[in-house]
Amino acid sequence: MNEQSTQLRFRAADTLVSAIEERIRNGDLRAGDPLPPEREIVRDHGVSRTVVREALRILASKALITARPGFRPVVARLGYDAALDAVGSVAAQLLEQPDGVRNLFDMRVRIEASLARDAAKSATSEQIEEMEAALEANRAAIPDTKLFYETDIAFHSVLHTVPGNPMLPALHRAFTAWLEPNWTKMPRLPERNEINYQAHKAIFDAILRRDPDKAETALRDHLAFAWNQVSEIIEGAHQ
Amino acid sequence: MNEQSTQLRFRAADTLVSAIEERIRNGDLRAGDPLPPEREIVRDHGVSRTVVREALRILASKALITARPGFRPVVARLGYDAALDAVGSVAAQLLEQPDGVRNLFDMRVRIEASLARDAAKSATSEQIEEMEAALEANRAAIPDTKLFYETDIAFHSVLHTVPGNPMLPALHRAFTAWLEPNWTKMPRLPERNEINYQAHKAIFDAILRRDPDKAETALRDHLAFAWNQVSEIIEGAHQ
DNA sequence: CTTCAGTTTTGGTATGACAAAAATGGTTTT
DNA sequence: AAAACCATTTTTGTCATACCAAAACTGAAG
Repeated sequence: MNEQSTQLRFRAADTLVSAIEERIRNGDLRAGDPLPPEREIVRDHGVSRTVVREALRILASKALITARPGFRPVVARLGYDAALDAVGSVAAQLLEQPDGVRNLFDMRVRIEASLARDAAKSATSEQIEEMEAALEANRAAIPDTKLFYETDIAFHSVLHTVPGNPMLPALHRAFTAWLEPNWTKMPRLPERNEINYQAHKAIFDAILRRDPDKAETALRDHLAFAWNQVSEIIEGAHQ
Repeated sequence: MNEQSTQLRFRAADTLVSAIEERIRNGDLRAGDPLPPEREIVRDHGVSRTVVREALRILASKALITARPGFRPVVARLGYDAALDAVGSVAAQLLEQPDGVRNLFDMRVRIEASLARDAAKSATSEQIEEMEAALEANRAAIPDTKLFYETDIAFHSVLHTVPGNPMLPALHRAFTAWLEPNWTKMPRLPERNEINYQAHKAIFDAILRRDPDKAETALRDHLAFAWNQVSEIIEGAHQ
């Protein structure tokens, strides 16, 4: 019963990972199901618990299972948010590279520019109402810096719902989470809030007027302005 | 020396992961360096080897270290490609969700549309020459289906180099890798290659003429056409 | 039916062991 | 002296066993 065929080409944990991945993919284990106890996996696969635990850690960091310490791991309901969460730590490293933040921000601008276009072209009246509400909330929050930040994000997030691609809201959440440390370093005064609100309003107006070019331009200007403010702060991020 | 403070809020492996992440981030461990032997980590952190091994597996699947079986793990040179590699397995799962491929393709269209715009607005003459060369290679490959696929990708990849954001080429490689299984299922005949080449040419011409709108439109048309072909195939992807 | 104490299970960790491969260092050969 | 070779020491991959504490389960009591 003791194989002990150590040190071959593959790691036992990796093959176990594949086995469990397969069981998840073919529906043998469905989202929400708890995995079998570690000792049972040990019996079923003829490996040691060490190997099982390593496999579980790998599956967890792949976001295929969620494993709270002390609890039975469960098959994760794999959504775009969970996926992006799993990437979080890698993203954090990347952002510390030279120009990491700038590059990520550039990606964000590209996405949102296309969203502004889309919104101007094809937002439903319902979506436009949502945007209007978000905009109004944003206006009301001008004096309250913290609240303004939140309504700011909320306004942008409405844009991400327009095309109906669920990746977009998830990506937006991820972007804001990753960029948040840099953003909050920025001094945010009511005057600046006013400027940003006006920018939001300009974007909204262009969308309302169904002018894609104007919408995109307004959004790019808005983000460029924001970037200028943030980039000054980031200069201090050299070791 | 035996702590055995089992079952608290944290997993020892996770805190070890953080500790090593920190040593990597602050430069104590630099890219290419081998990690200390497991036993040394055991001594230094006062944990068991079980914990150390779990931590190493986690770090590996986060792409912070590369760990070939049997060899000492080394600190990974973290680039955008490696990062996206780490996401690969998660992405694969996501693509199996309903509309996963469509959603990812939509993201790609958004990015590339903005790239076509950028290229038309600000591609250097050198970059335009590169595009022209890629286009010519693409034309020459029309009869050779396999080669056409490669030159097709190469043409698009030139677009991704224009803004100078290193995330873009990496993302393009990731996209093509993720979408490749679906793409290659498509029957690719020389006639279709001809159509696609003409589409590439239209994009290039618009860029040459410095017409961002036309460039974006041409690119969107091109990708929409490609999507139509692929989407028929994907219908069969129900269980 | 709910509540709560008692029991069993299970996860988290430690320790010790061993085979096989890798790293090391010295020695011989070219 | 450089290259090839071999013996020794590390080191990794894996297994087995053990223990604690928290979770899950069980059944009696209210």
